[in-house]
Amino acid sequence: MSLSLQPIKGARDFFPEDMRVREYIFSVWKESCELFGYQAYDTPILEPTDLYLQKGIQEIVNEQTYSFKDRGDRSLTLRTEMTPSVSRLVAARRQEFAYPLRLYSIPQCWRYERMQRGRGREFYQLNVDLFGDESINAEIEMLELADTIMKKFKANRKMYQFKLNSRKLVDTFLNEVMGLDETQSTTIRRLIDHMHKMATPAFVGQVESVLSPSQREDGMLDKLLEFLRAKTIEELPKSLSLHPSVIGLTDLLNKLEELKITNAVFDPTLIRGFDYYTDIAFEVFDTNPENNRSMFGGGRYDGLVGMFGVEPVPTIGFGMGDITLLNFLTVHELLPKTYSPVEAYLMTTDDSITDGAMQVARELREMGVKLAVDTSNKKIVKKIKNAIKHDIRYVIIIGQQELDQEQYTLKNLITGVEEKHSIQRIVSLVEDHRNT
RNA sequence: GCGGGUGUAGCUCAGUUGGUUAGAGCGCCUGGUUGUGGUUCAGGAGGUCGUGGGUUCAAUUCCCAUCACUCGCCCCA
Repeated sequence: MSLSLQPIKGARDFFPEDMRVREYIFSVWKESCELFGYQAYDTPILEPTDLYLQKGIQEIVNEQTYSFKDRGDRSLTLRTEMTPSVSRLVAARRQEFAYPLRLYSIPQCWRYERMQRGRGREFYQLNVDLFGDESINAEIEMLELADTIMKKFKANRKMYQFKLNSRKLVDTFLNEVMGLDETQSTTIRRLIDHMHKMATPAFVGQVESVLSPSQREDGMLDKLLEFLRAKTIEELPKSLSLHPSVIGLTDLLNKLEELKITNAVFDPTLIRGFDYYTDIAFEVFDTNPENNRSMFGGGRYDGLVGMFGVEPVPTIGFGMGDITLLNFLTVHELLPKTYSPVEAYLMTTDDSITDGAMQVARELREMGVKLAVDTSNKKIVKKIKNAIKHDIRYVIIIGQQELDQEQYTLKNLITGVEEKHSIQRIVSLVEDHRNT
């Protein structure tokens, strides 16, 4: 039996051309984060399984993680997300760090789950977190950064939309207005999270089955439906209008308006799966009908750092996966044509001049030109074709004539222009095309 | 965990209402005379038709099983 040519299910091999796309995405992420003052960090890809069993994180460890015992019989899990790890990082230096603390990372994460569009078992996810700022400025910074990233990917506002909600608002409504107990509100929250995937009668039926007879008689179902139908803050029940979460949301939406982030809306049905969110949660949706789905999101989770036994730190953050982003960029045709990081392909006309050509190659490299050489005895045609296959922009052809004159043939494979130049001149021409 | 789809050359797929040497396009290799591309022309290599079993004189084509891939549901950043 021969070995499989495919990587394990749900994981990807990155060929050079895939790697270039990945590098492009990573570089936009990195640039954007650093532009906002965020610093990179990393943590091990393997974590003690306990980290994901903490309450508040509530990962379904058995079904959605790659967990196993190591040789020391310790239960380990491939990280499924970065939030618990970064929380530990901060807790470890809770006292020493200077706040607000801005951190980002691009970890590879693993989740053992069924395959479907936009979701694999292995993925990279930009994680951005801001620690130690409990003001609304933190929310604004998050959204502005997320928006900047989308802009850098050349997306326009028609292509995506921010949806905002407050976990605190939802909980206040469920507990205080509707009078639900803990169990009821957890179940209802789950239902709300899925209401867009089920028919209204089904949703209504399930909600009713959770409500007690007296709650049903008091018309709580209708109150809930009315709450969920609110398209703006103003449509929320009057009794809530002075609640801090509503004031916060209003503030936030107004600021976004001022910043010309016009594609942000309030959505009381936005929940997000993780239970650790404590207030504002947001999600970014692709507006394209073919790919109309949540692309990424985040929110405020003020409690996680505190789980490591230190004083809690107010935190807000978001995560952005590479697979959904790639879908987005593909559907909207935003992916740029990429070229090899190799800048030039140097070739000889026959092997008698290999030594001389290699000397030229060394000089070019010393001056910083990223150079691949081909001194094989293949025909020139073949060598040029190979350069094209590698998506390399320049070809440098060296024969006896070139060596004698110390003028080397430089051909731009994109424009077709071919001229003879000195080494010095070749270097500067190549440099002109860097970062374009 | 549930349901649908697909598995034929490197890739995308056609095809055989069961019957001798299984097809196309693209890609790949060679050549069109001696230092040049993405055009064109002529040749060529490459497939146990996912795997195992059954029915049959005969199966890649029918039946069963199995595996793999894929999409959706469940779940979820």
